Formats: sequence, C-alpha cells, structure tokens
Amino acid sequence: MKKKIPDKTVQRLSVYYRCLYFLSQQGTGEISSKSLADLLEMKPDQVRKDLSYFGKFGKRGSGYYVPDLVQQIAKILGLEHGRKVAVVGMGNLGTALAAYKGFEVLGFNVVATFDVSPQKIGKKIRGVMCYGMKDLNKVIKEKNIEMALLTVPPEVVQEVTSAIVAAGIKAILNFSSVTLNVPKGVKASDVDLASELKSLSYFMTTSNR
Amino acid sequence: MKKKIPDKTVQRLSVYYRCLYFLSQQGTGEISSKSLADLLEMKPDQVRKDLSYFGKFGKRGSGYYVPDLVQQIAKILGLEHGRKVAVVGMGNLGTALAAYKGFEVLGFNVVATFDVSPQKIGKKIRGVMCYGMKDLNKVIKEKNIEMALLTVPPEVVQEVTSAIVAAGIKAILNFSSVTLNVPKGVKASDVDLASELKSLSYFMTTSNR
DNA sequence: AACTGTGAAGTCGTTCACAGCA
DNA sequence: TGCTGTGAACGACTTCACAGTT
Repeated sequence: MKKKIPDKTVQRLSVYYRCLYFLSQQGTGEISSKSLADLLEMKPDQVRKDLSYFGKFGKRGSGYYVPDLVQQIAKILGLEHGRKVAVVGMGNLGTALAAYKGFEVLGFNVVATFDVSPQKIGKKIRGVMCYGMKDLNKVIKEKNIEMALLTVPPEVVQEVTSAIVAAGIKAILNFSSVTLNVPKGVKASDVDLASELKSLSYFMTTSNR
Repeated sequence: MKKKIPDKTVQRLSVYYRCLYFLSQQGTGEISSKSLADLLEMKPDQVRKDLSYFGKFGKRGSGYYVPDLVQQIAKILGLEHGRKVAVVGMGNLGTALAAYKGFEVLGFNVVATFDVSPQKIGKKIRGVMCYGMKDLNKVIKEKNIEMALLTVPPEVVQEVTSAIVAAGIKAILNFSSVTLNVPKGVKASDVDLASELKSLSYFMTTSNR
C-alpha cells in the first residue's frame, strides 16, 4: 500500500468497478479473480495484482465478496458521494455527454452546462440548466463543481480552461484535439477521437496484432 | 524496419500527423525532432525513435522535411485515399460524430449512418443519409465502407457488431461500455467515457502525479 | 482443495548517449 | 557543428510461480 501505483492499474480499476457494480446488482455474492478475469477477458494474476495495490480485499480459498469490493473501489475512486460535473460547450457532442446515462448511474452528476449561444442560455437542456460563459465562475463556485467535460472549439480551449480552473475545477476531460495546458494540481485527460480512428486505420492496413 | 512496432508508437504517429499536417499548411519546410517534440510536449528521442521504426525520413544536420513526412505518415496510416466510415446508432453521440469536422479533414469520410428509428430512416442527417438496420449489409457492401463508429445501446452491441462484420467492416470504434467480441482480422477499439472520468476522479482524490 | 497476495522473472516501452552523416 | 538513427541501459508493467490462508 506504500508503493507507487501504476496508472494502468487505476484505469483498470474503473473497468473492475463497472463489472462488479453490475454483478452486485445481479445479486452476486462472491467471485474469484479467475471468474472476474474471464468476464473481462484478462488474466487472473492481473486482477489480483491490481487489487493488491490498494489492500487485501479477498478471502483465500473463496474469492472476493462483491458488495464489499464495490464499496472499496468506489471509495478508492472517490465515488462514494456523487461528483458534480459540468459540460462546457453544448454542441452536438456536449449535448450527447450531458444526456449520457452511463455517468449518472456511476456517481457522476451533470449539474450545469455552459455555452455561448443565446438560444441555449437560460434554457434547460436534457433537464440541466445551460448558463452563459460569463457565469462560469459564479456557477462553478456556487454549485461546488469539481469536474468539467470540455467540448468547445479549439480556438477557445485554452481560454476556457483557464477560466474554469480559476473557478475551482480540479479535473478536466478534454474532447478537443488540442493538448491542454493546466497548472499542477489539476488533472486533465484527453479523448482524441480522430487519433483513435487513425490507429485503427493503421492496424487495418497491416496484419500485426 | 523489420522489428515489431510498439502499439504506443502507432498511436503517437496519429499525433505527429495532426501536428505536421497543421505545420505543412502553415508552410513550414523543415523541422527538427527537438522542435516537434517541444510543440507536443514530449522528448526528441521519443520522436526520432518512433519515426525510425518506419524508415529514415530525416536529414542529419537539419531535420525532417515537413511536406514529405506528412505524406509518409499518411501512407503508413493508410490515409492516402479517404477512408469510408459509417456511424451506426444515431442518438446524440452518433449525431455528434457524424457531424464532427475533425474526421473529414484528416481523411475520414462519413458516407452513411444507420438507426432503428423510423423518424430518422430515409432522411439526411447533417448531409448524410440515414438507413435502417435492415439495409446494413447492402449499404456497407455497395459503398465499400471499411470502418464503423458504434454508438448503439449495450443490449444490441454484439448483435449489430456481428452484422457489420459480416457485411465487411474491418475496423470498429466502439463507444458503448461493453467489450466487443470480434473475429480475427477485425480491429476493434473502445472509447470508454465513464472509465476516463473515473480515472480522473481517482487522480483528484490523491496527490500523486 | 481452492484461491489470494506478492516477490521474482520476464517483457515491453522509454531514455540515454554516442557514432555517423550533412 | 547540428541533428539523425540506434544499440544499450533503464524503468514500467505483466506474468510467473509459489507460499500462505481458509
């Protein structure tokens, strides 16, 4: 529990979480690293190693008790209490994200959206109020929003980023294909759709893997 | 050029591509690994190593000639001639993807969309015709579509996947949070938004990195 | 007997450091 | 001299293999 935890392990923790959450809802009691690994198409060793970075959650001889493990992972990931999320930029992608059910069920709540368009400002979009950019600071602070999904045009990405960081946002998921420049203490992660497609294209043209 | 090329290298190739494409449009002639690395916030060594897997593109003493390098990478990534892409599932996310400008400029063309909704079938959405699921096979074969962006509900993901693979799709970008089961020869890649968010959440709660 | 937790070994990817060319 | 291309050293992540627990 004292060693450095690989990034990859943390990413996989999310995958375990979704799977275990599902299993717990199905009423599954215990599960072995082998069964869980099979479900996720990975090796049992990997599952055990990953979990062991955070503690000893399993029972030798039987496996892991699913409801407890879900709780533990939720705690590690900081999901015990719903996290408040803002969507900044309500174009097609932003609207899709604001409506995405996958987030809510897993402890993320979109509590505000932002856009520049006067047609959108002041209206509820998919049940969530849309504010103008000038209210960024006020709303983020008032509602205590910690995370943002950024889907604004590339030209204004950096400007908007500075504004939301100043307002207190601690984590950003960035959907523009521009690399974000954030101060220490703020975590940013990029989702680059075009890059994903290009990797696919490469793998299609070759026969490796 | 005979050795196995790391996956990570291929992924970065996409990043180099976008950057170099931009530079070439700006009229940049030559660039050193150092300058390119600075632009992308990476190390020059990494850039050179990555490129060297595919050949010797640079000139010692001066650097790389941008227009040529762009061409070379486009060729490696299979982007010389536009690739045809279908969007399957025209909910919010699918609609956003179909309209996403970032794809077209880089050699991907969305030439068909598919949905189950009678309100959408037969209409053009963002300039692209929307077909019913029963036409999947016909349209994909007729138009020679090679790649698909999958944004259908989890319940039908596997079923739809089988259908499009049977129709000849060779690469799939999967946006549902379900792991795809594809035959050998087909490359699938998952974009898992909720997982991304959860990793962020973890990094927010700790102070490492 | 079944399964976990974990050092040790192995594999994969990155960084170093320098030889070689323009 | 300036910068590429690349083996070699290093570091990160994965897999192995087994001791330990129920």
